[in-house]
Amino acid sequence: MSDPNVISFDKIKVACKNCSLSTLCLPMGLAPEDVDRLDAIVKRNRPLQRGDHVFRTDENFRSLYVVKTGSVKTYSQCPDGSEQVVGFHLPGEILGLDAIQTNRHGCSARVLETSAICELPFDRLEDLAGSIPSLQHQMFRLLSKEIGQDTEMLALLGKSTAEERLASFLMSLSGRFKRRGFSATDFFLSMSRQEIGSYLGLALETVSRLFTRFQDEGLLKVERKHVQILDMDGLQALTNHQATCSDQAQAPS
Amino acid sequence: MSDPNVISFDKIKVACKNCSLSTLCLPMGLAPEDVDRLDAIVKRNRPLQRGDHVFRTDENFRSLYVVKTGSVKTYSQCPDGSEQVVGFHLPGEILGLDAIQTNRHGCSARVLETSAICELPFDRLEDLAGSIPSLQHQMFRLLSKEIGQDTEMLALLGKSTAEERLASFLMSLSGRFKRRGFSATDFFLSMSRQEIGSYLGLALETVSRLFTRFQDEGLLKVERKHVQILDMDGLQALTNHQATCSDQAQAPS
DNA sequence: TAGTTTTCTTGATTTGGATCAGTTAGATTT
DNA sequence: AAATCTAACTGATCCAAATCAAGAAAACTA
Repeated sequence: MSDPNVISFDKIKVACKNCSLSTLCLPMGLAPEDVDRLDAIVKRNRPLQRGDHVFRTDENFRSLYVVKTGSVKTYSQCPDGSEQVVGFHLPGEILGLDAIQTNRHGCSARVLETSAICELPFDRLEDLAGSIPSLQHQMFRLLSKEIGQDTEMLALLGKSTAEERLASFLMSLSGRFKRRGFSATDFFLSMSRQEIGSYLGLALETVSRLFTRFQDEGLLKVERKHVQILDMDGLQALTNHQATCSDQAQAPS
Repeated sequence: MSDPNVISFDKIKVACKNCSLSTLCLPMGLAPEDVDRLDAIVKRNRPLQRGDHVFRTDENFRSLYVVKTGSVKTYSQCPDGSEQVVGFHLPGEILGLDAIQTNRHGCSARVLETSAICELPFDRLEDLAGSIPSLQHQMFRLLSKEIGQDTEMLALLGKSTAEERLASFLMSLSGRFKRRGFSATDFFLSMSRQEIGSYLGLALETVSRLFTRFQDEGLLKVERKHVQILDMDGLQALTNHQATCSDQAQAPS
C-alpha cells in the first residue's frame, strides 16, 4: 500500500478521456472512441523540472507538445546571446506548431516550474487526422487559434504603451487562468520580471515600476510573484481593447 | 478578334496547374490529378481595385483567399478609429487563416493595388484535405509557416530598434520578391510610409527619416515608392539576424 | 491646367522608457 | 544563523523615437 501523501507518477498519467483539459485540448469535439485512438498515440513522459527544456532551437521536429500541468516559456536566442521570449504557455496550450513546416524547431521551450507535458508524435497525429475528420478540423482550429493570438500580440506590440502592454498581459493571464478553473483575480506568476519584459518589449525595470504603479492606483496588489487583481474593470480600461479575446472558449462548430 | 492591347479577364483566370505560383501556393507537392481536384473548388473572382476589401473584421468566415497578383494589407481597427497593420501579403500568400477557429474574420484585408485573389471555400477545402493526405499535409505546413512568420515578427517587435526593424522589413520584402521571380534589389512598395510605420510600430516620420539615412549611407536608393537596394550585405548586417528566413523556400518533405 | 488633396520629407522639441547605479529582500547554501 | 546569491525595487540620467510643425512634391480632380 502506498503512502497517500506521495503523489505517484502514475496518477499524472491521466488518459485523455479523464483529463480535465479535454475541453481545451485536442480531444475537444471528438467522439469517445476517437479520443481513445488519439490517446493511444500520446506519450506521457515524466514531469520536467524548472529550467528543463521541452525542445531546443534547431532540433529535429518529431512531436507537438501539450502542457498538462505547470507552465512553459518559448524563446529564441539572439546572436548577441540574449534571449527573446516569444510566448508563455499554460495547461492545454500546444507547443511546437511553428516547426511543422520547417521540420526543425524555430525556438526553444523550457518549463518555468515543474510541469507535465504530453507528447504527440506528429506523423501519427497527421495519419489519425486523415481518418478522423473532426480531429483534422480540430487541428486546423488549433493552428488557426495560434495565428489569431499571434496577430493580436503583433497588434499590441505594434502600437501600445508600456502601461497598455502590461495591463493586456495581466488580463490575458487572468482569462486563461479562469478558463482552467483557477482564480481570475489571484494567481502566481511563474515567470520573472525579466521574462515578462522580454515578452512585452520592455525593460525589466519598467515592468517592476508598472507593477508598483498599478498597485498605487489600487488596480491590484502585488508581492513578488503573487498578483491579486482588485479592479478588473480599471485594468481592462487600460488595455484599450473591447476584450482580450485570446484563448477564448472554443464553441464546437 | 479582340484588341491585343487589352488584357482579357479570362487570361487572369489561370488554372492552378498553369499558375506560376504553384510552387509557392497550396498545390505544392500535389499529384497532377489532385491539383485538378483542388482547382475545381477555387473561385476566381474579378480583380479588386486599390482600396477594395477582400474581407472585413467580424464578417462570417467562409473562405480562405490567396493573392494571385498584386498585394494586400491586413489590419485591425483600434477603438480610437486608427488602424493597426498586421501584415502585408504578396502573390502566393494566404489570407484569413486566423478566422478558422472563430468562424469570423479577426481582421480586415484590403488590396493595396489592383489585385487578383483566388477564393478557397474552406468547407470544401477541408473535405478535400481529408481525402488527399498530401493536401492535408500542405495545409498544416501553410498554417505552421504563418505561425513561424508571426513568431519571428514578434521577436523583431519585442526587441529591436527602428533601424533594425526597417532593415528587416526591407530584407524580408526583397527575399519574397526574389522568390516570386521579381528583382530582389529593385522594387516598388505598394504601401505608404504610414502603413509601414504602423506595421513596424514606428511613426511615419521615423520611417521616412530612416529611408533618407539608409540612402545617405549608400545602402539603397529610394524615391517615394521605388526602392533599389545597393548594399544587400550592409542592410543584412543591420538586421542583426543570421538570415531573414520568413517565407523561405518550402522543400517538399 | 490650375486647384485641391494626399503623401512624403525635414526640422524643432518633447517624452516615455532604456540604461546605469545602488538598495532591499527573499531564497539558497554552508 | 550567518553568508552568499539572485530577483525585485527605486532613483537619476540619458537618448531614441514620438510628437508637433512646416514645407515640398506627387497624385488626383474638376
